[in-house]
Amino acid sequence: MGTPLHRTLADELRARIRSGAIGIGELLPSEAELCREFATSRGPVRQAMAALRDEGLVGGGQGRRPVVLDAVPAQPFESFLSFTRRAELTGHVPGQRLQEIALRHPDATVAAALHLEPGDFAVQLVRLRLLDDRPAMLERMTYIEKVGRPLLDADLDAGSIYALLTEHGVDLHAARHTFDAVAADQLDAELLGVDVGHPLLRERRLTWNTAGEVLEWSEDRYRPDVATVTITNTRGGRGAVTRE
Amino acid sequence: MGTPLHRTLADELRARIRSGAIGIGELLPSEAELCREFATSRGPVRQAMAALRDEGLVGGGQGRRPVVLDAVPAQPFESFLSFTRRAELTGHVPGQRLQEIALRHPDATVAAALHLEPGDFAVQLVRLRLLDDRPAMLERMTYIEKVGRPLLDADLDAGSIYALLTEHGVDLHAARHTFDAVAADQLDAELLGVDVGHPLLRERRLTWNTAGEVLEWSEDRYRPDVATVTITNTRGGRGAVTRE
DNA sequence: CAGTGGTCTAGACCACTGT
DNA sequence: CAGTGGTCTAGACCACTGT
Repeated sequence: MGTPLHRTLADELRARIRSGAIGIGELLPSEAELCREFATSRGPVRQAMAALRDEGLVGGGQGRRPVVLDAVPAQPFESFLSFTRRAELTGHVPGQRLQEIALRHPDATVAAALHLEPGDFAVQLVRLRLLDDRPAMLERMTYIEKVGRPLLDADLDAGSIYALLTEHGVDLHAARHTFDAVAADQLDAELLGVDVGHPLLRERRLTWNTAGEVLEWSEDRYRPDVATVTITNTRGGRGAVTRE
Repeated sequence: MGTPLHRTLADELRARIRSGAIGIGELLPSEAELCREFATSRGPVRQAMAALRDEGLVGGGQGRRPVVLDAVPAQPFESFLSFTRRAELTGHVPGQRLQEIALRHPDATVAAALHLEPGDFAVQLVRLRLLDDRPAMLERMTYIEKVGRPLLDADLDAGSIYALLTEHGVDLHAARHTFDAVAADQLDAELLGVDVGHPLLRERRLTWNTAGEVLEWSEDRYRPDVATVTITNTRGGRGAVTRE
């Protein structure tokens, strides 16, 4: 069927907003006008408008014409998942040093988190992440085999795994992040350049696709004087996340 | 018109998921079945299901029956701000022991965060928060005077400050949360029941109103074996936060 | 008041999933 | 194959907004 009409409509309206053809504070066409302009019924028009409202581009409400609030859509999901992207957004230079990548049977805890059967393989890797050449975070990641396979051949010192997986068509749809604090272990201390026992911010993450299939389990440990996690949330909108 | 049908439907399905009537991993009724059960057309059913998918409660896709992914309800903003609300949502009993409340001139760092003029007063309080009667978090909060005044007369051992302020008509619109790890200081150690130097999860929070006026600065320290912070975000939806 | 978005009905065809 | 969700049409009534 090709591209759905509601997506075409949303793309067209986003383009008008981004190009400034409709400026911030100006009114968008009403739903009825859009129906006439694109010779369609209200369904696709409302679906497109809902997407723009969700992105925070458009405001308004019952009885009121929709107003352009902003020209740049938030990309909260991408920036939440990708260390590389967050660093770039905050003006820092990201870096990484792969410590290890392996295809193996993960231990019982990880296997349970990923809903693996006994005997299933997974791809596990340990990478040190840098900000402006300073050790900032140590990541221990596990991917289910079919997702992680391409990583075995990739140059993981080159860039973002999130970007790499997205290019491979992997559907990363949602993630649950749990934050707490831990004492640095021997490996943490060595690679992050702190004493054993030093407090570290720990983020454990479970990522799954649209169908609810778990794809990734990750444990990241941040050196708190170099990197923190910041979340901005509003009553109406979605959260946006950066790390500095 | 009262409550819209699609909202009633979403609430009903959320209740079935939360109560465990439909467990995690189990299938929800198909859209057609829901139409028959509630004697409605597909519009409201699809709208309700879209809300649940957006909240990350439900997965599935074209051709597949919808699956329950999670039982945690999504009240992102409220649950992000209120320890009390988060505890209730996760089935724990929240508690608190006020240590101190004062009207004073805050130190320079806090004054700067709140955009106070020299000589301005603020209301500061220190409270120990409990989960199921165990020390879980120590909060150090500072409110601008006009917001904090009502707290001086309130029973702060009774419940949620967030709820109390909301009842007073305070417009808590957005917040920025920064997470890192710190070593427990003398007061942390004493009240949370850990050794000095023990790793604690620290959350610093700045809250402002719709007009952009800063209302609150807070620093919370979590005992990591009792309480963690969990954030669930989806590509389409807003984040939802719980603490356990 | 006319115009607007919010909600809902009752259909239809399609691509995708699992058996 | 039957069942499923994704998409779309063409109507309708309502509450709300601004003039």
